[in-house]
Parts: sequence; structure tokens; C-alpha cells
Amino acid sequence: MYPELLNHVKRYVQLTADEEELLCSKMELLTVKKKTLILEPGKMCKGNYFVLSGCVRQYIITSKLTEQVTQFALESWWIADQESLLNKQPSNYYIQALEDCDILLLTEANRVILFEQVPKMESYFRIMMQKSFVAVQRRVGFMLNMNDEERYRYFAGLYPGFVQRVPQYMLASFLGFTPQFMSRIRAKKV
Amino acid sequence: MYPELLNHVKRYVQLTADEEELLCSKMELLTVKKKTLILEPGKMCKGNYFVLSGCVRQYIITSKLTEQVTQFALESWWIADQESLLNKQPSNYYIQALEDCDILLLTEANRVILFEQVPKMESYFRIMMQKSFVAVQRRVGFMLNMNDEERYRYFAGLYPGFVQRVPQYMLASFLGFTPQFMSRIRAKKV
DNA sequence: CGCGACGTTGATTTGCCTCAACGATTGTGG
DNA sequence: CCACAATCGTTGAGGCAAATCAACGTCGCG
Repeated sequence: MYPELLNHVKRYVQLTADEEELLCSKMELLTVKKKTLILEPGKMCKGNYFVLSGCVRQYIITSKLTEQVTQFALESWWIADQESLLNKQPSNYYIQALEDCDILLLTEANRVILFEQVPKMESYFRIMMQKSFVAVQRRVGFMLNMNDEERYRYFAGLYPGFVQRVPQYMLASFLGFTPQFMSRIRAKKV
Repeated sequence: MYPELLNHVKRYVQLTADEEELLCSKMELLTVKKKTLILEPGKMCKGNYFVLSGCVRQYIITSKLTEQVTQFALESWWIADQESLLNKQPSNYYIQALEDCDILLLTEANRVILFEQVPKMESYFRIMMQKSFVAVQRRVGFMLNMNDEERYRYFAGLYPGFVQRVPQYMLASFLGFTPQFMSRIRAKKV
């Protein structure tokens, strides 16, 4: 049983004890060391990953051959390449552990079975996707309406601890500017 | 019965004749004139809208008091303020008809009933949300990795007819630059 | 017909990038 | 455990892409 997972699920749908057990039985536990790649370009994304402990990033190599961080995932966050899962095609992304991590994997095959046996889990995933969609849309809004400094300060205010937790150049990449520029912002006002 | 809607749904899940009828019975048909506001800030988003004919935009008034277009929806596209729906809170967005439109509304109340009576519709909406999420994530990728001219040409190539269909300043806003800049791009090469 | 909304074009400004060099910190093999 | 390399962060100088400001042309609609 994975209480972190169950607590998260139970915030959105109610499960019986049996269903809880069934859900946890479908999850595969991965224990990975820092810098391990959980997903690589060219490979199929195996399913949805739920971070129990640690911290993970998703990134892509751009046409200019630079790393572009597209997402982070902390404890109790889901992460996956939905494009690979949806279209059943090889991924273009990397997913990498930034710390030693415990991660649960719900494979696509298990997901399908789970949805049949526990339809409430499909509701849960619908809500998760809806929340993810809202989050990315807000991110687009920030990118369009704030300049780089405003965006950094807003993000740093939103996730105060997080800014210290990952290398600055990854955060800069995620926020859409250069590490140099970020360094200048931080030098300005303490 | 609304064949456009059914054709779209049937691309993702299979419905019986009864279920098709049930689905259509839950939809409310709106016929609106150009420039009509379907959603306004301060009001609750009533549900999910499916565009039968015409064209619609979603936008927000930014802190700098300018319009920022966040989304367009053409025939057979869904549109809604998912943030308002998810959190049951008043919207911050406008949704406006850019042409005379026929639009179907699935109210939140009807959606809940529909999902109970036809669980396959929850699958369908889960997949729609997943696709929407992937689409916005790709948009973020384009914003981070292409300059404004590349992004315009890419978009114009992707939806050739669409570029003519909406006012240029709305498209410029959606793509994240100024109408003046867009005009210069188009002047460059024909 | 006249007004307002939309598109174009030019001149200037600016926010951020690029390139480059230099510290600080981490980690790794001898 | 130390030495050295690699990685990461900082700082400065110069350059460029796109914004802003402003004026003018044009189209569509009441």
C-alpha cells in the first residue's frame, strides 16, 4: 500500500478498501538513483509515473541542440509523456531523476485494466488531466503577459523552497531564459 | 441528433444508438451572432461548448489592460474555461463568437448525469483533456524554441485557411507578438 | 458618406541573448 | 585524503530581435 498515492487519489474520488488494494497492486515501485533516465527519446513511454519521494524533470533536446526543460515533478506529482501514451508512439522526451527517487509506475496495460475494474480511477485521471491542462494554460498566460523578471519572481514566490532544490540552469530553462539572465535577476535584489 | 458531435465522439469511443440519443438530448443548442459573448469575467462557466459551425475565441484582459487571446475554436472543437469548471469559481475569461455560430452546450449538471448514464463519455472527455494538454504543452515548446517569425510561419503552414479567417491582431495576440510585427513578417515574403 | 476599426510602414528604444572570462563547488580517481 | 577536472554560477561587453511610438492608408458598416 502506498499512502502518498492513496491520499492523493482520495482528494478527488472515494475508493473502497478493496479498490485501494487493487490500485496499489497495479503500481510498480521503482527506486532510482540521481541522474537516472526514466524515459529517453526513441523509447515508448511506459505509462504514468507518480513520484513518492525525490524530484524529477522532463526535458527535450531542441533543434538548436540545447536542453529545454518542460516540466518538473515533486512528491505526489504525476509525470509522463502524454503525447507518447496517447498516440502510442516513441517519445521525444527525457525524464530524469534529479535526486534519488522512489517512483510508482502505472503501465498503460495496467491502466486499462484498472479503469475497467475501478471506473472511478478514470474519473480521477480525467480530473488530473484537466488540472494539468489548466496549469499549462496558466503557464502560457504567464509567458505571454509577464517579462522574464516578473515571471521568475512570481514563480519563486509560488514555490519558495523549490528554487533552491534544482540547479539554476534547469529552472532558467523551464522559465524560458538563460542562466546568465537569471543570475543577474538574483543579484539585483536580495 | 447532431452528426458533427457524434462523428467526433465516435472517433474515440463507441456508442450504442440509445447512448447517442441520450448524449444529444443533453446538449443545448445555442445560435449566436458574431461578436456575442458566450462567457464573461465574473460569471460561472456554464459547461463545455462544442462548436457546430462558426468560430470562437477565448481571451483575457491582462494586468496591462490589453486583450490576450488564449484559444480559438473552429467547427468540431470543444471550448470552455476549465479552471472555472474545475474549481467552481467565476471565470476570468471572455469567450466570444467571431462569426455567426451554432454551438452546443453541455452544462456541468448535464455532464455529471451523462457520465453516470454513459461512462464511456467520461473516457471520451478524459481523452479530450489529454489531447488538449498535449496541444498546450506543444504550444509552450514552440514559444520557447522558435522565434516569432518561425512560429508564425509554422502556424500558418499548419492551419492555412485559418490565418485568413480571423483578424490579424487576434492571431498576433494568440501567437504572442504585436500586430505590427506580424504585418512586417507578411510583407517580407509572399 | 463619414467614422471607427484594422492594417501598414518608419524610426527609435529596450529587454534579453551571446560570447567570453573568471570564481566556486562538487565529485572522482590515484 | 588530496589533486585535479568537470560542472555550475557570476559578471562584463556588445549585439540583435521585437516592442513601442507615431503617422498614414484602407476597408466595412451604420
